Amino acid sequence: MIRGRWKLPILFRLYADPSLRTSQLRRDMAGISQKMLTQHLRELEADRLIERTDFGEKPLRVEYRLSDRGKQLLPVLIAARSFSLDHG
Amino acid sequence: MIRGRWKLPILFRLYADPSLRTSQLRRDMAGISQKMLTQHLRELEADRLIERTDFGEKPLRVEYRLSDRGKQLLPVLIAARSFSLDHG
DNA sequence: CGGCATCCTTTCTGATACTG
DNA sequence: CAGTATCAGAAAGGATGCCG
Repeated sequence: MIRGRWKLPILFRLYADPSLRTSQLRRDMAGISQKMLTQHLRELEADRLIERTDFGEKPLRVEYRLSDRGKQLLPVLIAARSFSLDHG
Repeated sequence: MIRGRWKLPILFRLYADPSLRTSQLRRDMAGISQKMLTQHLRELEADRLIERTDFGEKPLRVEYRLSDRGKQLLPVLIAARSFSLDHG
């Protein structure tokens, strides 16, 4: 579920900021391509780790946030990150 | 560090059994190729998550086990596995 | 038995162009 | 702004043959 170059960065980003627009995520993930951002967001959504809200406005406005399930997973990912930070 | 198709299976296997020979690992990882087994073992060793012992016998005998560092990491991986088992 | 080298296939990722 | 489609390259993985 968390396999993919940018999935952890996305999840951690949504953990730090409860709700983010697509463009904001794109800016924050320095180096990510439009394609991978969308693709990973779709997969995370399919795995119900994040939720997507389309406000149906113009100009377009879509926001993403962690789902309850995602929030359950985060502590584990944070522990993993701690390990990788402590060790090289 | 744990990226790679078989790294988690290998680590979990070495967690269940403190010390295993190459051939035993190979048998237990149904489907793994000789190449990936060796490659992943080398990488895990380079990351100091496992340790390798060459007994210098004939016929060849090499065993692998979790390092202290590996044992530190395992609880995190187990938590992750629990999550993936609970949810799909 | 444990491992290396080579070649080939699959999977993943990125660049670019285009849409409502 | 958010997203899709297509293509090309990189990376990961597997099959096979060979060695001490």
